Amino acid sequence: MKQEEYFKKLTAHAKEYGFVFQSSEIYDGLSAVYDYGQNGVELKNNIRNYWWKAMVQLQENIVGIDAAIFMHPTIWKASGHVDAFNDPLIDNKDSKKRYRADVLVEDYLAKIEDKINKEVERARKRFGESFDEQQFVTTNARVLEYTAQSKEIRNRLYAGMDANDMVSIKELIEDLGIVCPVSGTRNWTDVRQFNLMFSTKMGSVSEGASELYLRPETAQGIFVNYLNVQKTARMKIPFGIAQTGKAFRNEIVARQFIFRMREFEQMEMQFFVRPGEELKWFAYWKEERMKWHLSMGIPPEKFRFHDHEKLSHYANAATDIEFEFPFGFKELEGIHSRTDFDLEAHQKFSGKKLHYFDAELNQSYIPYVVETSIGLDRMFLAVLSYAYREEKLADGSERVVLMIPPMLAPVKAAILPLVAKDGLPEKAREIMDTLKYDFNCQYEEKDSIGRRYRRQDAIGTPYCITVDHQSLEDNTVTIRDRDSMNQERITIDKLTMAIAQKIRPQRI
RNA sequence: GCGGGCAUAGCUCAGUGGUAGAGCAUCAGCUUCCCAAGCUGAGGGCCGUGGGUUCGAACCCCAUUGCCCGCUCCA
Repeated sequence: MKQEEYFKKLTAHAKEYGFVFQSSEIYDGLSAVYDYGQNGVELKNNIRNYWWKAMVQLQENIVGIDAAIFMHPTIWKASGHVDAFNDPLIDNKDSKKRYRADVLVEDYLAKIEDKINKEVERARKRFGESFDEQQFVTTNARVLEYTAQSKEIRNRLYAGMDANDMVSIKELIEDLGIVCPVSGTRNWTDVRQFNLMFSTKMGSVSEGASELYLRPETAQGIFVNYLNVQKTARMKIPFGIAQTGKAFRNEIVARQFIFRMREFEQMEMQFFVRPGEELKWFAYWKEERMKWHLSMGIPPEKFRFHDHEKLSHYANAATDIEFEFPFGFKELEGIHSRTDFDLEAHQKFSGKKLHYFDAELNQSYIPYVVETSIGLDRMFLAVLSYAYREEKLADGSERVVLMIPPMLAPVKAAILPLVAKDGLPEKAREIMDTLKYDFNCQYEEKDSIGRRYRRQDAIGTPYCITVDHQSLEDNTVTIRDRDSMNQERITIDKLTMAIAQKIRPQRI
Protein backbone atom coordinates (compact mmCIF):
# COMPACT_ATOMS: atom_id res chain seq x y z
CA MET A 1 0.00 0.00 0.00
CA LYS A 2 1.28 3.44 -0.82
CA GLN A 3 2.24 5.50 2.20
CA GLU A 4 -0.11 8.30 1.38
CA GLU A 5 -3.00 5.89 1.00
CA TYR A 6 -2.01 4.16 4.22
CA PHE A 7 -2.05 7.47 6.08
CA LYS A 8 -5.49 8.30 4.69
CA LYS A 9 -6.84 4.97 5.84
CA LEU A 10 -5.24 5.42 9.23
CA THR A 11 -6.87 8.80 9.81
CA ALA A 12 -10.23 7.49 8.57
CA HIS A 13 -9.91 4.53 10.92
CA ALA A 14 -8.98 6.81 13.81
CA LYS A 15 -12.17 8.74 13.28
CA GLU A 16 -14.44 5.79 12.60
CA TYR A 17 -13.43 4.00 15.78
CA GLY A 18 -13.47 6.94 18.14
CA PHE A 19 -9.77 7.71 18.47
CA VAL A 20 -9.45 11.18 16.93
CA PHE A 21 -12.06 13.67 15.73
CA GLN A 22 -11.61 17.02 14.05
CA SER A 23 -12.24 19.78 16.57
CA SER A 24 -15.55 21.63 16.24
CA GLU A 25 -16.48 19.46 13.29
CA ILE A 26 -20.13 20.51 13.13
CA TYR A 27 -18.94 24.10 12.72
CA ASP A 28 -16.70 23.15 9.79
CA GLY A 29 -13.77 22.39 12.04
CA LEU A 30 -10.93 24.40 13.49
CA SER A 31 -7.66 24.26 11.64
CA ALA A 32 -5.02 21.96 13.13
CA VAL A 33 -6.97 21.24 16.30
CA TYR A 34 -8.23 17.76 17.10
CA ASP A 35 -10.23 16.03 19.81
CA TYR A 36 -9.63 12.59 21.23
CA GLY A 37 -12.60 10.24 21.30
CA GLN A 38 -13.59 7.45 23.63
CA ASN A 39 -10.82 5.11 22.56
CA GLY A 40 -8.28 7.82 21.85
CA VAL A 41 -8.45 9.18 25.37
CA GLU A 42 -7.75 5.73 26.81
CA LEU A 43 -4.75 5.20 24.56
CA LYS A 44 -3.45 8.68 25.30
CA ASN A 45 -3.85 8.21 29.05
CA ASN A 46 -2.09 4.86 28.87
CA ILE A 47 0.87 6.34 27.01
CA ARG A 48 1.11 9.22 29.48
CA ASN A 49 0.86 6.88 32.46
CA TYR A 50 3.53 4.59 31.11
CA TRP A 51 5.86 7.54 30.54
CA TRP A 52 5.15 8.81 34.07
CA LYS A 53 5.81 5.38 35.52
CA ALA A 54 9.11 5.09 33.70
CA MET A 55 10.33 8.64 34.24
CA VAL A 56 9.05 9.39 37.75
CA GLN A 57 7.90 6.38 39.70
CA LEU A 58 10.73 4.07 38.65
CA GLN A 59 13.34 6.79 39.22
CA GLU A 60 14.50 7.49 42.74
CA ASN A 61 15.94 10.88 41.89
CA ILE A 62 13.11 12.24 39.74
CA VAL A 63 9.86 13.76 40.96
CA GLY A 64 6.93 15.21 39.07
CA ILE A 65 5.06 18.50 39.16
CA ASP A 66 2.07 20.03 37.44
CA ALA A 67 2.66 23.73 36.79
CA ALA A 68 -0.04 26.06 35.54
CA ILE A 69 -0.35 26.94 31.88
CA PHE A 70 -0.54 30.63 32.75
CA MET A 71 2.79 32.00 33.87
CA HIS A 72 4.29 35.38 34.55
CA PRO A 73 4.88 37.04 31.17
CA THR A 74 8.49 37.89 31.99
CA ILE A 75 9.25 34.17 31.97
CA TRP A 76 8.91 34.20 28.19
CA LYS A 77 11.23 37.15 27.89
CA ALA A 78 13.80 35.29 29.97
CA SER A 79 13.43 32.10 27.99
CA GLY A 80 13.93 33.92 24.71
CA HIS A 81 10.50 33.03 23.33
CA VAL A 82 9.26 36.58 23.01
CA ASP A 83 12.18 37.54 20.79
CA ALA A 84 13.07 34.31 19.05
CA PHE A 85 9.54 33.43 18.06
CA ASN A 86 8.63 36.61 16.26
CA ASP A 87 9.62 35.94 12.71
CA PRO A 88 8.79 38.54 10.07
CA LEU A 89 8.04 36.61 6.89
CA ILE A 90 7.70 37.70 3.30
CA ASP A 91 6.73 35.82 0.14
CA ASN A 92 7.94 36.31 -3.38
CA LYS A 93 4.86 36.20 -5.57
CA ASP A 94 6.69 34.81 -8.61
CA SER A 95 8.74 32.02 -7.13
CA LYS A 96 6.18 31.33 -4.38
CA LYS A 97 9.10 31.07 -1.97
CA ARG A 98 8.86 32.32 1.57
CA TYR A 99 11.69 34.02 3.39
CA ARG A 100 12.36 35.57 6.73
CA ALA A 101 12.45 39.26 5.94
CA ASP A 102 15.28 39.97 8.38
CA VAL A 103 17.34 37.15 6.87
CA LEU A 104 16.98 38.66 3.41
CA VAL A 105 18.37 41.92 4.75
CA GLU A 106 21.12 40.11 6.64
CA ASP A 107 22.11 38.34 3.42
CA TYR A 108 22.29 41.70 1.69
CA LEU A 109 24.51 42.98 4.49
CA ALA A 110 26.75 39.97 4.08
CA LYS A 111 27.26 40.93 0.44
CA ILE A 112 28.40 44.38 1.47
CA GLU A 113 30.80 42.79 3.93
CA ASP A 114 32.16 40.72 1.06
CA LYS A 115 32.76 43.84 -0.97
CA ILE A 116 34.63 45.48 1.89
CA ASN A 117 36.76 42.38 2.31
CA LYS A 118 37.56 42.34 -1.38
CA GLU A 119 38.68 45.96 -1.26
CA VAL A 120 40.89 45.14 1.70
CA GLU A 121 42.44 42.14 -0.05
CA ARG A 122 43.08 44.13 -3.20
CA ALA A 123 44.76 46.89 -1.22
CA ARG A 124 46.81 44.38 0.75
CA LYS A 125 48.22 43.04 -2.53
CA ARG A 126 48.88 46.52 -3.77
CA PHE A 127 50.66 47.82 -0.67
CA GLY A 128 52.38 44.59 0.34
CA GLU A 129 54.25 44.60 3.68
CA SER A 130 53.46 48.18 4.55
CA PHE A 131 49.69 47.60 4.45
CA ASP A 132 47.89 48.92 7.51
CA GLU A 133 44.39 47.43 7.43
CA GLN A 134 43.11 49.58 10.27
CA GLN A 135 44.16 52.72 8.54
CA PHE A 136 42.80 51.55 5.19
CA VAL A 137 39.29 50.80 6.38
CA THR A 138 39.04 54.11 8.20
CA THR A 139 40.25 56.22 5.29
CA ASN A 140 39.48 54.53 1.97
CA ALA A 141 36.53 56.30 0.41
CA ARG A 142 34.90 53.23 -1.09
CA VAL A 143 35.19 51.22 2.09
CA LEU A 144 33.86 54.08 4.16
CA GLU A 145 30.89 54.32 1.88
CA TYR A 146 30.15 50.61 2.23
CA THR A 147 30.54 50.79 5.98
CA ALA A 148 28.19 53.73 6.25
CA GLN A 149 25.69 51.97 4.03
CA SER A 150 25.87 48.84 6.12
CA LYS A 151 25.46 50.79 9.32
CA GLU A 152 22.42 52.61 8.03
CA ILE A 153 20.76 49.40 6.87
CA ARG A 154 21.43 47.80 10.22
CA ASN A 155 19.93 50.74 12.05
CA ARG A 156 16.80 50.64 9.96
CA LEU A 157 16.47 46.87 10.30
CA TYR A 158 16.90 46.80 14.06
CA ALA A 159 14.66 49.81 14.58
CA GLY A 160 11.96 48.15 12.52
CA MET A 161 12.35 44.83 14.31
CA ASP A 162 12.29 46.41 17.75
CA ALA A 163 9.23 48.47 16.94
CA ASN A 164 7.52 45.50 15.23
CA ASP A 165 7.14 47.82 12.27
CA MET A 166 6.60 45.43 9.39
CA VAL A 167 5.88 48.21 6.91
CA SER A 168 9.32 49.75 7.42
CA ILE A 169 11.01 46.40 6.85
CA LYS A 170 9.12 45.97 3.60
CA GLU A 171 10.25 49.47 2.60
CA LEU A 172 13.81 48.60 3.49
CA ILE A 173 13.71 45.52 1.25
CA GLU A 174 12.24 47.58 -1.57
CA ASP A 175 14.73 50.44 -1.12
CA LEU A 176 17.62 48.03 -1.24
CA GLY A 177 16.20 46.41 -4.35
CA ILE A 178 16.59 42.97 -2.89
CA VAL A 179 15.52 40.32 -5.35
CA CYS A 180 14.33 36.77 -4.77
CA PRO A 181 17.28 34.39 -5.16
CA VAL A 182 15.04 31.98 -7.05
CA SER A 183 12.90 34.11 -9.35
CA GLY A 184 15.15 37.17 -9.41
CA THR A 185 12.14 39.47 -9.11
CA ARG A 186 11.14 42.15 -6.62
CA ASN A 187 7.51 41.13 -6.59
CA TRP A 188 7.13 40.83 -2.80
CA THR A 189 4.11 40.46 -0.55
CA ASP A 190 3.82 42.56 2.57
CA VAL A 191 5.93 41.51 5.52
CA ARG A 192 3.84 39.67 8.08
CA GLN A 193 4.67 38.90 11.62
CA PHE A 194 4.01 35.40 12.82
CA ASN A 195 3.68 35.13 16.54
CA LEU A 196 4.35 31.67 17.74
CA MET A 197 2.82 32.28 21.14
CA PHE A 198 -0.89 32.69 21.76
CA SER A 199 -1.66 35.64 23.95
CA THR A 200 -4.61 36.30 26.18
CA LYS A 201 -5.60 38.75 28.88
CA MET A 202 -5.74 38.23 32.60
CA GLY A 203 -8.11 40.50 34.47
CA SER A 204 -11.85 40.83 34.03
CA VAL A 205 -11.83 44.30 32.53
CA SER A 206 -9.83 44.98 29.42
CA GLU A 207 -8.35 48.20 30.81
CA GLY A 208 -5.61 47.32 33.19
CA ALA A 209 -5.67 43.68 32.20
CA SER A 210 -2.21 42.30 31.62
CA GLU A 211 -1.25 40.32 28.58
CA LEU A 212 -0.34 36.70 29.17
CA TYR A 213 0.84 33.91 26.92
CA LEU A 214 -0.33 30.37 26.76
CA ARG A 215 2.85 28.45 27.40
CA PRO A 216 4.64 27.25 24.25
CA GLU A 217 6.51 24.60 26.25
CA THR A 218 6.13 23.04 29.68
CA ALA A 219 9.83 23.23 30.53
CA GLN A 220 9.74 26.75 31.92
CA GLY A 221 7.25 25.69 34.58
CA ILE A 222 9.91 23.29 35.79
CA PHE A 223 12.73 25.82 35.74
CA VAL A 224 10.85 28.40 37.76
CA ASN A 225 9.96 25.74 40.33
CA TYR A 226 13.31 24.04 40.50
CA LEU A 227 14.34 25.46 43.86
CA ASN A 228 10.91 24.88 45.40
CA VAL A 229 11.11 21.23 44.49
CA GLN A 230 14.77 20.84 45.33
CA LYS A 231 14.26 22.26 48.81
CA THR A 232 10.96 20.64 49.73
CA ALA A 233 11.91 17.22 48.38
CA ARG A 234 15.52 17.52 49.63
CA MET A 235 16.79 16.59 46.17
CA LYS A 236 20.51 16.24 45.62
CA ILE A 237 22.17 16.80 42.30
CA PRO A 238 21.86 14.99 39.96
CA PHE A 239 18.07 15.01 40.06
CA GLY A 240 15.16 15.48 37.72
CA ILE A 241 11.74 17.12 37.61
CA ALA A 242 9.11 15.79 35.22
CA GLN A 243 5.89 17.20 33.94
CA THR A 244 3.22 16.43 31.38
CA GLY A 245 0.84 19.01 30.04
CA LYS A 246 -0.61 21.08 27.27
CA ALA A 247 1.44 23.56 25.29
CA PHE A 248 0.35 25.93 22.53
CA ARG A 249 2.09 27.10 19.39
CA ASN A 250 0.61 29.20 16.66
CA GLU A 251 2.25 27.20 13.88
CA ILE A 252 2.43 28.90 10.51
CA VAL A 253 1.67 25.67 8.77
CA ALA A 254 0.14 22.96 10.87
CA ARG A 255 -0.27 19.72 9.03
CA GLN A 256 -0.24 16.00 9.00
CA PHE A 257 -3.14 15.20 11.25
CA ILE A 258 -2.15 15.25 14.93
CA PHE A 259 1.58 15.43 14.15
CA ARG A 260 1.73 19.21 14.30
CA MET A 261 -1.15 20.76 16.21
CA ARG A 262 -1.68 24.20 17.65
CA GLU A 263 -2.64 22.74 21.00
CA PHE A 264 -0.63 19.70 21.98
CA GLU A 265 0.71 17.85 24.97
CA GLN A 266 4.30 17.45 26.03
CA MET A 267 5.96 15.03 28.40
CA GLU A 268 9.16 16.61 29.63
CA MET A 269 11.83 15.90 32.18
CA GLN A 270 14.53 18.36 33.13
CA PHE A 271 17.58 16.78 34.73
CA PHE A 272 19.79 19.03 36.86
CA VAL A 273 23.49 18.19 36.90
CA ARG A 274 26.87 19.57 37.90
CA PRO A 275 28.43 21.95 35.38
CA GLY A 276 30.83 19.98 33.23
CA GLU A 277 28.93 16.73 33.63
CA GLU A 278 26.11 17.63 31.29
CA LEU A 279 27.43 15.79 28.25
CA LYS A 280 27.81 12.59 30.23
CA TRP A 281 24.18 12.83 31.33
CA PHE A 282 23.12 13.82 27.84
CA ALA A 283 24.57 10.55 26.56
CA TYR A 284 22.92 8.67 29.43
CA TRP A 285 19.42 10.00 28.75
CA LYS A 286 19.83 9.50 25.05
CA GLU A 287 20.24 5.78 25.67
CA GLU A 288 17.59 5.61 28.39
CA ARG A 289 14.96 7.22 26.27
CA MET A 290 15.62 4.92 23.34
CA LYS A 291 15.29 1.95 25.70
CA TRP A 292 11.90 3.26 26.79
CA HIS A 293 10.69 3.37 23.21
CA LEU A 294 11.93 -0.12 22.48
CA SER A 295 10.37 -1.51 25.67
CA MET A 296 6.93 -1.30 24.09
CA GLY A 297 7.74 -3.90 21.48
CA ILE A 298 7.83 -1.62 18.45
CA PRO A 299 10.73 -2.81 16.28
CA PRO A 300 14.04 -0.88 16.52
CA GLU A 301 14.19 -0.12 12.80
CA LYS A 302 11.23 2.21 13.26
CA PHE A 303 13.44 4.52 15.36
CA ARG A 304 16.62 6.41 14.73
CA PHE A 305 18.69 9.21 16.26
CA HIS A 306 19.19 12.46 14.46
CA ASP A 307 21.96 14.53 16.02
CA HIS A 308 21.68 18.28 15.56
CA GLU A 309 24.56 20.04 13.97
CA LYS A 310 23.06 23.48 14.12
CA LEU A 311 22.34 24.14 17.77
CA SER A 312 19.87 26.57 19.19
CA HIS A 313 20.87 29.50 21.35
CA TYR A 314 20.68 27.58 24.62
CA ALA A 315 22.03 24.13 23.78
CA ASN A 316 25.48 22.62 23.61
CA ALA A 317 24.28 19.22 22.40
CA ALA A 318 21.00 18.06 20.91
CA THR A 319 19.55 14.98 19.33
CA ASP A 320 16.15 13.84 18.15
CA ILE A 321 14.64 10.41 18.37
CA GLU A 322 12.87 10.07 15.07
CA PHE A 323 10.10 7.63 14.26
CA GLU A 324 9.19 6.33 10.85
CA PHE A 325 5.71 7.76 10.41
CA PRO A 326 3.68 7.00 7.29
CA PHE A 327 5.06 10.26 5.90
CA GLY A 328 8.68 9.44 6.68
CA PHE A 329 11.10 9.68 9.60
CA LYS A 330 10.07 12.64 11.77
CA GLU A 331 10.95 13.98 15.17
CA LEU A 332 9.19 12.24 18.03
CA GLU A 333 11.33 13.25 20.98
CA GLY A 334 14.13 15.73 21.58
CA ILE A 335 17.00 15.36 24.02
CA HIS A 336 18.86 18.58 24.65
CA SER A 337 21.73 19.69 26.79
CA ARG A 338 20.38 23.12 27.69
CA THR A 339 23.42 24.24 29.69
CA ASP A 340 22.64 26.79 32.41
CA PHE A 341 20.95 29.07 29.89
CA ASP A 342 17.44 28.93 31.35
CA LEU A 343 18.29 29.12 35.04
CA GLU A 344 20.85 31.82 34.40
CA ALA A 345 18.26 33.84 32.50
CA HIS A 346 15.63 33.40 35.19
CA GLN A 347 18.10 34.42 37.85
CA LYS A 348 18.84 37.56 35.89
CA PHE A 349 15.25 38.48 35.07
CA SER A 350 13.75 37.58 38.45
CA GLY A 351 16.59 38.93 40.54
CA LYS A 352 16.35 35.77 42.68
CA LYS A 353 19.39 33.65 43.32
CA LEU A 354 18.95 30.25 41.72
CA HIS A 355 22.11 28.62 43.02
CA TYR A 356 22.31 25.10 44.32
CA PHE A 357 24.67 24.33 47.17
CA ASP A 358 26.62 21.16 46.48
CA ALA A 359 27.69 19.77 49.88
CA GLU A 360 30.06 17.28 48.34
CA LEU A 361 32.00 19.92 46.46
CA ASN A 362 31.34 22.52 49.14
CA GLN A 363 30.41 25.11 46.56
CA SER A 364 27.30 26.58 45.03
CA TYR A 365 26.53 26.93 41.35
CA ILE A 366 23.75 27.17 38.83
CA PRO A 367 23.08 23.60 37.68
CA TYR A 368 23.29 22.56 34.06
CA VAL A 369 20.21 20.97 32.56
CA VAL A 370 19.64 17.99 30.29
CA GLU A 371 16.14 17.84 28.88
CA THR A 372 14.08 15.01 27.47
CA SER A 373 10.97 16.24 25.72
CA ILE A 374 8.49 14.05 23.89
CA GLY A 375 5.23 14.95 22.19
CA LEU A 376 2.42 12.86 23.63
CA ASP A 377 0.30 13.33 20.54
CA ARG A 378 3.19 12.34 18.33
CA MET A 379 3.75 9.25 20.42
CA PHE A 380 0.06 8.49 20.03
CA LEU A 381 0.38 8.83 16.28
CA ALA A 382 3.53 6.70 16.28
CA VAL A 383 1.77 3.89 18.16
CA LEU A 384 -1.30 4.11 15.98
CA SER A 385 0.57 4.19 12.69
CA TYR A 386 2.70 1.24 13.74
CA ALA A 387 -0.34 -0.67 14.96
CA TYR A 388 -2.66 -0.29 11.95
CA ARG A 389 -2.70 -3.41 9.76
CA GLU A 390 -4.86 -4.79 7.01
CA GLU A 391 -4.42 -8.53 7.00
CA LYS A 392 -5.38 -11.18 4.50
CA LEU A 393 -6.34 -14.32 6.37
CA ALA A 394 -5.82 -17.90 5.34
CA ASP A 395 -9.47 -18.32 4.39
CA GLY A 396 -9.22 -15.39 1.99
CA SER A 397 -11.11 -12.94 4.18
CA GLU A 398 -9.60 -9.70 5.42
CA ARG A 399 -9.38 -8.04 8.77
CA VAL A 400 -8.30 -4.63 10.02
CA VAL A 401 -6.45 -4.88 13.28
CA LEU A 402 -4.68 -2.42 15.55
CA MET A 403 -1.67 -4.22 17.00
CA ILE A 404 -1.30 -1.73 19.83
CA PRO A 405 1.13 -2.91 22.52
CA PRO A 406 -1.22 -4.65 24.99
CA MET A 407 -0.26 -2.45 27.93
CA LEU A 408 -1.30 0.64 25.93
CA ALA A 409 -4.50 -0.75 24.41
CA PRO A 410 -7.65 1.27 25.22
CA VAL A 411 -9.63 -1.85 26.11
CA LYS A 412 -7.68 -4.72 27.62
CA ALA A 413 -10.31 -7.43 27.35
CA ALA A 414 -13.72 -8.01 25.83
CA ILE A 415 -16.06 -10.43 27.56
CA LEU A 416 -18.27 -12.16 25.07
CA PRO A 417 -20.99 -14.77 25.59
CA LEU A 418 -20.84 -17.10 22.61
CA VAL A 419 -24.61 -16.81 22.21
CA ALA A 420 -26.99 -14.45 23.93
CA LYS A 421 -29.02 -17.16 25.66
CA ASP A 422 -28.81 -20.35 27.73
CA GLY A 423 -27.42 -18.47 30.70
CA LEU A 424 -24.21 -17.46 28.92
CA PRO A 425 -24.83 -13.69 29.21
CA GLU A 426 -25.31 -14.02 32.96
CA LYS A 427 -22.07 -15.95 33.32
CA ALA A 428 -20.24 -13.41 31.17
CA ARG A 429 -21.63 -10.54 33.25
CA GLU A 430 -20.24 -12.18 36.37
CA ILE A 431 -16.78 -12.25 34.79
CA MET A 432 -17.15 -8.66 33.62
CA ASP A 433 -18.04 -7.54 37.13
CA THR A 434 -14.88 -9.12 38.49
CA LEU A 435 -12.44 -7.96 35.82
CA LYS A 436 -13.66 -4.38 35.45
CA TYR A 437 -12.01 -3.35 38.71
CA ASP A 438 -8.59 -4.26 37.36
CA PHE A 439 -8.85 -3.59 33.64
CA ASN A 440 -10.81 -1.52 31.18
CA CYS A 441 -13.17 -4.16 29.77
CA GLN A 442 -16.08 -4.29 27.36
CA TYR A 443 -19.07 -6.60 27.44
CA GLU A 444 -20.70 -7.39 24.11
CA GLU A 445 -23.42 -9.85 23.20
CA LYS A 446 -24.75 -8.42 19.98
CA ASP A 447 -23.95 -10.00 16.58
CA SER A 448 -22.10 -13.15 15.75
CA ILE A 449 -18.98 -14.02 17.67
CA GLY A 450 -16.78 -13.58 14.61
CA ARG A 451 -18.07 -10.11 14.03
CA ARG A 452 -17.46 -9.17 17.65
CA TYR A 453 -13.88 -10.42 17.42
CA ARG A 454 -13.30 -8.20 14.39
CA ARG A 455 -14.81 -5.19 16.10
CA GLN A 456 -12.43 -5.67 19.01
CA ASP A 457 -9.52 -6.16 16.58
CA ALA A 458 -10.37 -2.82 15.02
CA ILE A 459 -9.89 -0.95 18.30
CA GLY A 460 -6.88 -3.02 19.32
CA THR A 461 -8.30 -5.03 22.21
CA PRO A 462 -5.60 -7.60 22.89
CA TYR A 463 -7.75 -10.28 24.55
CA CYS A 464 -11.24 -11.61 23.95
CA ILE A 465 -12.75 -13.83 26.62
CA THR A 466 -15.50 -16.04 25.30
CA VAL A 467 -18.04 -17.74 27.52
CA ASP A 468 -19.44 -20.92 25.94
CA HIS A 469 -21.59 -23.81 27.08
CA GLN A 470 -18.60 -25.61 28.56
CA SER A 471 -18.04 -22.59 30.84
CA LEU A 472 -21.26 -23.39 32.66
CA GLU A 473 -20.05 -26.91 33.38
CA ASP A 474 -16.39 -26.46 34.37
CA ASN A 475 -15.83 -22.70 34.90
CA THR A 476 -13.40 -22.36 32.02
CA VAL A 477 -13.42 -19.80 29.21
CA THR A 478 -11.40 -19.31 26.07
CA ILE A 479 -9.05 -16.37 25.80
CA ARG A 480 -8.23 -15.23 22.28
CA ASP A 481 -5.02 -13.46 21.37
CA ARG A 482 -5.60 -10.52 19.02
CA ASP A 483 -2.43 -10.88 16.97
CA SER A 484 -2.31 -14.65 16.42
CA MET A 485 -6.07 -15.19 16.77
CA ASN A 486 -5.21 -18.32 18.74
CA GLN A 487 -7.34 -19.34 21.69
CA GLU A 488 -6.52 -21.16 24.88
CA ARG A 489 -8.85 -22.38 27.56
CA ILE A 490 -8.26 -21.32 31.15
CA THR A 491 -10.26 -21.36 34.36
CA ILE A 492 -12.12 -18.21 35.23
CA ASP A 493 -10.31 -17.62 38.51
CA LYS A 494 -6.98 -17.40 36.68
CA LEU A 495 -8.15 -14.67 34.29
CA THR A 496 -7.07 -11.67 36.35
CA MET A 497 -3.56 -13.01 36.81
CA ALA A 498 -3.25 -14.08 33.19
CA ILE A 499 -4.26 -10.70 31.80
CA ALA A 500 -2.23 -8.74 34.35
CA GLN A 501 0.86 -10.66 33.37
CA LYS A 502 0.33 -10.04 29.67
CA ILE A 503 -0.12 -6.29 30.00
CA ARG A 504 2.59 -5.60 32.54
CA PRO A 505 5.43 -3.50 31.13
CA GLN A 506 8.71 -5.22 30.53
CA ARG A 507 11.80 -4.15 32.44
CA ILE A 508 13.13 -1.05 30.78
C1' G B 1 0.67 32.25 3.28
C1' C B 2 1.18 30.43 -2.17
C1' G B 3 -0.07 26.51 -5.94
C1' G B 4 -2.90 21.97 -6.91
C1' G B 5 -6.75 18.40 -5.40
C1' C B 6 -11.07 17.09 -2.51
C1' A B 7 -15.97 18.02 0.31
C1' U B 8 -23.16 13.90 -1.18
C1' A B 9 -26.13 9.20 5.00
C1' G B 10 -22.02 7.15 10.76
C1' C B 11 -18.23 4.86 6.83
C1' U B 12 -16.82 4.00 1.45
C1' C B 13 -18.65 6.11 -2.66
C1' A B 14 -22.30 6.59 -7.24
C1' G B 15 -25.08 10.47 -9.15
C1' U B 16 -22.89 16.50 -14.64
C1' G B 17 -29.34 21.04 -15.05
C1' G B 18 -35.60 18.24 -14.04
C1' U B 19 -38.86 14.66 -7.27
C1' A B 20 -31.47 12.53 -3.60
C1' G B 21 -29.08 6.67 -4.38
C1' A B 22 -26.07 1.89 -3.27
C1' G B 23 -23.16 -1.20 -0.12
C1' C B 24 -21.63 -1.48 4.71
C1' A B 25 -22.79 0.49 9.57
C1' U B 26 -26.95 1.82 13.24
C1' C B 27 -31.83 0.52 15.74
C1' A B 28 -36.07 -3.23 16.64
C1' G B 29 -37.80 -8.31 16.11
C1' C B 30 -36.77 -13.37 14.59
C1' U B 31 -32.86 -17.02 13.54
C1' U B 32 -27.95 -19.25 13.71
C1' C B 33 -23.40 -19.32 15.97
C1' C B 34 -15.91 -19.71 17.59
C1' C B 35 -13.54 -15.64 13.52
C1' A B 36 -17.30 -9.78 9.61
C1' A B 37 -21.72 -9.60 5.73
C1' G B 38 -29.22 -14.90 7.54
C1' C B 39 -34.46 -12.98 7.39
C1' U B 40 -38.07 -8.92 8.23
C1' G B 41 -38.81 -4.00 9.27
C1' A B 42 -37.17 1.07 10.69
C1' G B 43 -34.48 5.54 11.33
C1' G B 44 -30.89 8.70 9.07
C1' G B 45 -28.83 13.74 3.97
C1' C B 46 -32.04 21.22 2.65
C1' C B 47 -25.55 17.20 -1.29
C1' G B 48 -19.45 21.78 3.75
C1' U B 49 -21.24 27.16 4.19
C1' G B 50 -22.84 31.87 1.74
C1' G B 51 -24.00 34.32 -2.67
C1' G B 52 -25.01 34.29 -8.14
C1' U B 53 -26.81 32.31 -13.12
C1' U B 54 -31.45 29.62 -14.46
C1' C B 55 -38.41 28.43 -14.99
C1' G B 56 -35.46 24.87 -12.18
C1' A B 57 -28.71 23.76 -9.21
C1' A B 58 -25.73 18.18 -5.58
C1' C B 59 -24.34 19.36 -10.79
C1' C B 60 -22.54 25.81 -13.86
C1' C B 61 -20.02 30.60 -11.76
C1' C B 62 -17.94 33.48 -7.47
C1' A B 63 -16.58 33.70 -2.43
C1' U B 64 -15.63 31.24 2.11
C1' U B 65 -14.34 27.16 5.68
C1' G B 66 -12.02 22.51 6.48
C1' C B 67 -9.01 18.36 4.91
C1' C B 68 -5.01 16.16 1.69
C1' C B 69 -0.38 16.91 -1.43
C1' G B 70 3.76 20.22 -2.73
C1' C B 71 6.41 24.76 -1.35
C1' U B 72 7.69 27.36 3.11
C1' C B 73 8.56 27.14 8.40
C1' C B 74 10.06 24.12 12.36
C1' A B 75 14.58 25.35 19.82
